[in-house]
Formats: sequence, structure tokens, C-alpha cells
Amino acid sequence: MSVGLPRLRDDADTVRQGAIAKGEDPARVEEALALDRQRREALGEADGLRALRKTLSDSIGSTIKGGAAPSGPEVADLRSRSTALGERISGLDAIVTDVEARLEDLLLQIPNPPDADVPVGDESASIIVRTWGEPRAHAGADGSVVRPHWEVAEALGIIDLAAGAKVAGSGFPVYRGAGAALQRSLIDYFLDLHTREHGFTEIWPPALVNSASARGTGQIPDKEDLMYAVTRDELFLVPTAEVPVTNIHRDEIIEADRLPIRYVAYSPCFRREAGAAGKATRGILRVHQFDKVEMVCFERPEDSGAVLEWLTERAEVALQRLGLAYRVKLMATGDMGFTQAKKYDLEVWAPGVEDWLEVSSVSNFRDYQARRMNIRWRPEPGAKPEILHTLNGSGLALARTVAAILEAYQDPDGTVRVPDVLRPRLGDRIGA
RNA sequence: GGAGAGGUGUCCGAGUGGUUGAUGGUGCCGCUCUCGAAAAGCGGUGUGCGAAAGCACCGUGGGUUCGAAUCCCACCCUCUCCGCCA
Repeated sequence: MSVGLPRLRDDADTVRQGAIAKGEDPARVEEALALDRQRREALGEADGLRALRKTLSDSIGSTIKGGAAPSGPEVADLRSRSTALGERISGLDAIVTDVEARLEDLLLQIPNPPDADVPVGDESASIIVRTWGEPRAHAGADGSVVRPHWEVAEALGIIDLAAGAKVAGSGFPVYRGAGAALQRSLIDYFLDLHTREHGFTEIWPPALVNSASARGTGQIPDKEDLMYAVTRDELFLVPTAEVPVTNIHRDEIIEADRLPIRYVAYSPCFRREAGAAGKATRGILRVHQFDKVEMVCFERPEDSGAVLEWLTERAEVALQRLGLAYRVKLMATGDMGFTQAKKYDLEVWAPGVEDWLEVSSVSNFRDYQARRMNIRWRPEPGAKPEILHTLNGSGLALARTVAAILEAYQDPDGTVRVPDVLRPRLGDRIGA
């Protein structure tokens, strides 16, 4: 992903301000502009020399055809001049290659400027834009308390962390019985919701991707440590379905009548999450493998702003149908990451751990991601292709949603009521 | 995993070292003809960089050469047959 060179040249100030707002170094903008000038200079000179060489080579051809001896003095002279040009050209090419590599590297370090309506500041500047539902209190009127999901799950025998640790390692939960069925049901319910009611096309993607795809969505180079790698085959386990699904259209030109393209995909997600254990990682709050249904949109540039709102609402519908209280947070510049122009997080209330858990992140990348992947569209037949806009959002991530269900639907006797929409699939109660 | 065939423009398909960015067909756009359509005819029609001239791009990356879509090497992918498996 990267900021486009034309924008960098024409609108350097916005890019610079955006970098500052996101806490990145704005000096990279000037460095990139300088490298861009260097590149164009060397490229221009090399192109001129190439044109000259082409003329010379052509005249060698026509001289020989005209009857001159291929090894005669006339031809030999042309040849040596052409060789000399070739040497100068390869010298310039080496410069261009080097400058381009440095430029590309530098562009990767310039963040996507945030939209104008994104609050500037660190985490504390993020805004809760709305809240839905009534958060259940941790303690009931009768003095009972809602237990954290790992206690409930263990008592019911539906999540077995120890078994997962034995067969794979810490952070790889085993779901058992009704727990496993709950996973399957949620995936199935979310996919049905988004395909039947929201018009998405279902995709079942590969769970491993090659390095070109990992590069396309920006996991390489900056977030490479996040992924599990199968080095023997140069493949990576997907950290999110965003990676395989967005890459479907890498290096394509899409005709206008095919837009928008909206995919929804389930995939397991694998994340190394090298980091500390603690309160935020207990139970299944932060694991190495979890399941997620992801929505990915390819849009006309003029639509992406409105589609971000729409996409956020699609994720909200999933939480509403499950009857889980949640809040929508508009992320501030310092809290939103490198590649997004605007991002909402959905946080569900978990009364057992007494915390809001992030279960969905919905982002508009504008042209940043699509440029990196070279995904374009043609506004009209015959028109010049333009970079399109991409967005994605979880709809939803399972592990934390499951944690919220186990806590919000918990009864004092230790059993868990099944949310209405899942009852046709699961029955009325887990643990009864 | 083994053997063979092949990767060229929207698609099909020519092209084995010198005006080939690439013949031809097809698709698409425009015009002519027609009441209209079809048919027919004529013209146009790739992408990137560049202010432009121009340069680059024939799976990818190297190499040979004055000059490579064309020759050499490595890799990737697709298809067919065999093997193996869910």
C-alpha cells in the first residue's frame, strides 16, 4: 500500500499533515519527493539514450541489408558506438533500480492520510458515536455475579484450553460439543445474513497465501511477524480473510458495470500475537487461531465514504440479531493504524470480564490498498483505468463474540441461553 | 511426485534475431447505408512512466547480442497422462 506519487507531488501538504496526525515522521515526504525527482531525471536520460541506440541498431540492420559486410569497418564503427551507449544505459538503469527500490521502501513508510472528519489525537480522542442495547450488569440484584466466559466454558466442558495447548500450543482453543456447534452455527448464521439480506457474494478462500498476496494487503513487509509462515513452500497462514479475498482482484481492470463487488468470506485466522499475557488475553480473548467472517468491498471512489457507514451497519446488524449490547467507536488518528483513512471499531459488552471487547473493525482504505495491489476500474467503456477504493469489515470475529454470548446469556445455574436467532440451529440452552 | 505440451493484446491466434507494440480474426466504440435492426463497408480501439519528444512492457527473473516476443538458463502457472490421496 502506498500513497500515490501524483498525490504526493500535488498534495504533499495533506500527506505531511496526515503523517503528523498519525504520529509518523513527516520528513519522509520530502525524502520521497527528492527520490522521485532523481528517478525521473535518470529515467529521462536513459530513455533518450535508448532512443539513440535504437536508431543505431536499425541502421546496422539496414546497412547490412544494403550489402555492407557484417564485419566491415562501417558496421564495426556503428557497433562500437552502440556498445558504448549500452554501457551508459546500464549505468543509468542501475541508478533507477536503486532509487526505485528506496522510493518504494519510503512510500511504504508514509501512512494513508486520515479523512477530514477523523478526530486527531491518541486513543483518548476516539469517539463513541453510538451505543446499542442495554449492557448487562456484572452483579445481579440478588447478589449473584456474572462469571467470566472461561469459567463457564470450563464448567460446561465446551472449551478445552488445556487440550488445545497439548495438541498445538497455548492460544489454540479446542471447542467441544455445544461449543463446537456454536462456532459452526455462528459462521453459518453470519454468512447467511450477509449473503441473503445484504447482497454479498460468498467466498470460501484459501487459508494459505503466497508472498505476493501477503505483500498486496500490506502484511509484508511491516507486519510480517504477525503471520505464521510455511517457509518450505513460501506460504503464509492467513491472519484474516481480507488477505486472500482482496487479492482475488490484484492486477485487474474491472469494468464499471461490475462494480460494486462485495464479498463475504469465512476463514480461520492465524496470528502469532507475540506479546504479554494478562487480563486482556485470558480465556479466548486473544488467541492464535480464531474464526472470522469478513466482508470485503470494491467500490467506485465517490461511493466509499457512504459505503463505510453502510458496511459498519451491516456488522451492527449481526450484533443486534444476537441481542448483544455494543458500542461503535470512531477511531482517532493515533489509534487507527497506518493504512486506513477512516475506521470504526465495534465493541461488544462482556459483563463477566466487565469490558468492551472488539469484535469488528470496519475500515475505508480509499485508494491506498488498491494502488498497492494495482486494482483498477474503467469508469466508462474505453476510458482510462483508475484506482478503485477498497473497504473491509469483520462481520463478525467469533472468539470474542462467543465470550460475550457466554457472559451475557449466562444464567445463575451456570447454563447459557441460546440467542433466539441461533435456536433453530442449536436448541434453546447450552448446558441444560 | 514422474512424463509430455503450452503460456503473446478482451478473447482466439500468427510470429524463431533487425521499423513487430506486435499480421489476421473476434469483441468494443464511431461513421456510412437503413424506417429501424441485421448484414456489409470505412475509421478507431492495450498498459505504465513522462510536460513533451520518447521509453518500457509478448508468464517472471537473469543471460547472450550492436539489436530479443524470437536464442540460452532458472523459476512460476495452466493443460494431458501416470502415481498417490480426502
